[in-house]
Amino acid sequence: MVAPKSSPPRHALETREILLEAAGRIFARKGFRAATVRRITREAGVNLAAVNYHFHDKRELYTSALKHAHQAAARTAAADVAGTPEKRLLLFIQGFLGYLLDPHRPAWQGRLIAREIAEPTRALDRLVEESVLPVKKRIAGIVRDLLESRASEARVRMACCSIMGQCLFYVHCREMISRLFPEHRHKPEDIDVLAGHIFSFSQAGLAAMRRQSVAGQKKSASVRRRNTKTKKPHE
Amino acid sequence: MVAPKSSPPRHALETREILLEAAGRIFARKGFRAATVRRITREAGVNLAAVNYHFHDKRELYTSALKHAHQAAARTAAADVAGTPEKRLLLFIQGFLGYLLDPHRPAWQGRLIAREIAEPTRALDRLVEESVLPVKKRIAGIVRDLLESRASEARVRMACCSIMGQCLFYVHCREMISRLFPEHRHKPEDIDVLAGHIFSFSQAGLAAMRRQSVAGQKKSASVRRRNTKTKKPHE
DNA sequence: TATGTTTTCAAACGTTTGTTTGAAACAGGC
DNA sequence: GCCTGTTTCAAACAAACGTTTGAAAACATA
Repeated sequence: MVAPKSSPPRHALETREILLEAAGRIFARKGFRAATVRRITREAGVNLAAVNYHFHDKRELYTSALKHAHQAAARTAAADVAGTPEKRLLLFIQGFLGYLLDPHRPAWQGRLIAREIAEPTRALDRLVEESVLPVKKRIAGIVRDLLESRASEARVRMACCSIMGQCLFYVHCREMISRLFPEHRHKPEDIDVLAGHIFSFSQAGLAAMRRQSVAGQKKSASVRRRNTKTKKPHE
Repeated sequence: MVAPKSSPPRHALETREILLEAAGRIFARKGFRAATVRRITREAGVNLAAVNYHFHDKRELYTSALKHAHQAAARTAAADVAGTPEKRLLLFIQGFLGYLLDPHRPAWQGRLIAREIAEPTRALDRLVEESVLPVKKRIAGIVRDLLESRASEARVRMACCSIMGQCLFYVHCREMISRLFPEHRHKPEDIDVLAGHIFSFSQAGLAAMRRQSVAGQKKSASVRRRNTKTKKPHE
């Protein structure tokens, strides 16, 4: 019942981290509800009561594992803010996809986060605020640069969703993909091919939006007045 | 224990369908594990044991609700195979997005299917075979037409994933989207705007792939011989 | 009305769940 | 050695779960 107070000995730290690792792995595979603390502790090789000693309860074990995962993931995802917008877009997609799919890293980290996004618990708010919001700001900045600031916030939003949606599809729908396309595999070299595809696909999509935006401005300057609405800075 | 044999009276049919409706709603909201039969029967206004009378157990209630949902959804999704590929792509995206998001239909149907895709149970195989595979064949045909048969199967697959990924993003990540973009709403008219965006974005992406394919063929005709591999009919 | 079948119902069943408990094992300072 | 605080452990707890049961109710066909 008593929480660890001062500097805990080495053993305590070990079981705590072993528990976090196993918990993340199993929560990612089964979800919060279907994962049992008995299964987690058995797989971690620690006693059942360790969950309630090191964390208060199952819920806090989950939120800790989630935090652990997205901190570890954030550490690897470097944010390159230099270079042309095209280069930054490619780097973003490569990093985002790798962070979600790269089997070199513990695969459960990206899956755990993706699962929390698809099936939110109370922990989603903190996850969004600490981890997703910076990513969104980064991709929104790149998109804004590529659209040359001509587009409304709504169009920037839709473009961001198109890019992130293409990446997250491979995580959320992985089981369906393996049934629809049995030949599809998630090898590291395939991730690069995938990132290259999503990059050029999105680059072309953004270029089309830019052209549309220019054409729309020309048209609306004389005829419509609704476009002034789409230009609101924070719509 | 005895299953209903001959034509069941009116009341029986009613409770069965009421149960299916409530089950679909709650399974879609909570997932298979977190949804309890007590909650479902309470919300349906029927007795607890009705689940085991009309369906054998919770699992079959789930698979029945899933089947019920994607049959109802498939009925509304008409397959237009006429017109130009561009027209068919727009119709596909509008239909797919509406089928997933349109709040005029019971919203839980699309969500239940999306959830099963993201977090599969044993029922996924039948769902894929009966419901997703036809959709995949349809979009793959459209993509093939738009790429003018120049691209390998791997490129067709990636293009399909890009299009479906953009659509499914709004279902799987709806909770995150509402936190990232508080101004985003799912009104019926917004779905049309969204479909229009995904259409032109994808159209441009496909056009770029077509150009790449042409450029790649020119280059590879003299240098590489690996492209003959990517042309296999069923790779 | 009488009879056989189908459907509902309250109650209980056996598991599994997350959580708690109190004692044992371990560590470091004296 | 002893003492103090920390960590582990086997065992048990209460609550919630899916499922079963046997009788009552509703219904259909005579």
